Amino acid sequence: MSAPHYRIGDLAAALAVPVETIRYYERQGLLPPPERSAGNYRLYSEAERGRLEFILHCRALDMSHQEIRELLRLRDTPEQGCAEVNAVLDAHLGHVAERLRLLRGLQAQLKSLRARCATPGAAGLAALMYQANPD
Amino acid sequence: MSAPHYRIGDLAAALAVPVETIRYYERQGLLPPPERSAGNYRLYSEAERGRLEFILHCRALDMSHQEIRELLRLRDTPEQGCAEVNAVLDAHLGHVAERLRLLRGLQAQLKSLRARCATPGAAGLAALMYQANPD
DNA sequence: TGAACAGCCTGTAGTAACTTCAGGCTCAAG
DNA sequence: CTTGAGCCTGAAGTTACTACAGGCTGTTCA
Repeated sequence: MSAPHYRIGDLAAALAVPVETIRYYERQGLLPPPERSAGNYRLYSEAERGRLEFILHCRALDMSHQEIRELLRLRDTPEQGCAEVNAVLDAHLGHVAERLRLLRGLQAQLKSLRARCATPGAAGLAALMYQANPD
Repeated sequence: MSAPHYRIGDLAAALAVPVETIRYYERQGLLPPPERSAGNYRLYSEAERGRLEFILHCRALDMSHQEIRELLRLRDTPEQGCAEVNAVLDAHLGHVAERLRLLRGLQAQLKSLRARCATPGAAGLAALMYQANPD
């Protein structure tokens, strides 16, 4: 029961990610260099598939490669408990919350500009031009 | 009452933006090439200051350079009414709303992972590794 | 068997919106 | 007159990819 060997296109299709992205992750050191076939094709097994799936989950959570690298390091040393993982997650939650806060503010500003410009006159751009920046 | 002439550092300080960003906007065509002093220093007047302020307001609203270019074009042709401006703003509001939606989803996922990992055992990473991607 | 064609390979450049750096000129103050 | 801040240009770095260009590999169908 040795692992089956996917080619890069199979893996890409299985996880719905572009082939180029897999090669890119390898160049970035997120994925290790895989085995090669006689014809120099990359060959992947379940271990790599699992690792890529992990990376993709992290990316779906909008984590940076740096954050993912930290989590991968912890994943590679199973004796680690939850504390460090939670530290990374907490930091990331902070980023997301901050970004949400900013975006909500921007949305409110845009809507107010939009409303101002909805009047038949042409005063909209003037409002956009001269409105004070409320940062 | 001819316009006073700022140097790039004065303008940067006045609007709290890095000097390099001003030069970058010029290279990108968002700002026109300004006058130059005998010693080849950039010299700005009120018109450029106003234009830069406008650009910065747009950036504070998280607009792309392309969107700003459209608004600048409309700003340069004052006979234009609100309709086109509103089209740009509406499109931008759409982008912001979509981004907000995604981020809220991510936040919820992160919080659930965080909660799972808060138990004393070391099951947190496993949860992160194997959780289905709910896209 | 052999030609076509999908799929894979490497390496390079492009994307957005800047930031940083290297190496050199200008100008005001002491 | 020398020091130093501020300015100049042009190039490279950042993040996370995406998109070529040019050339192998491997399968399939006539």
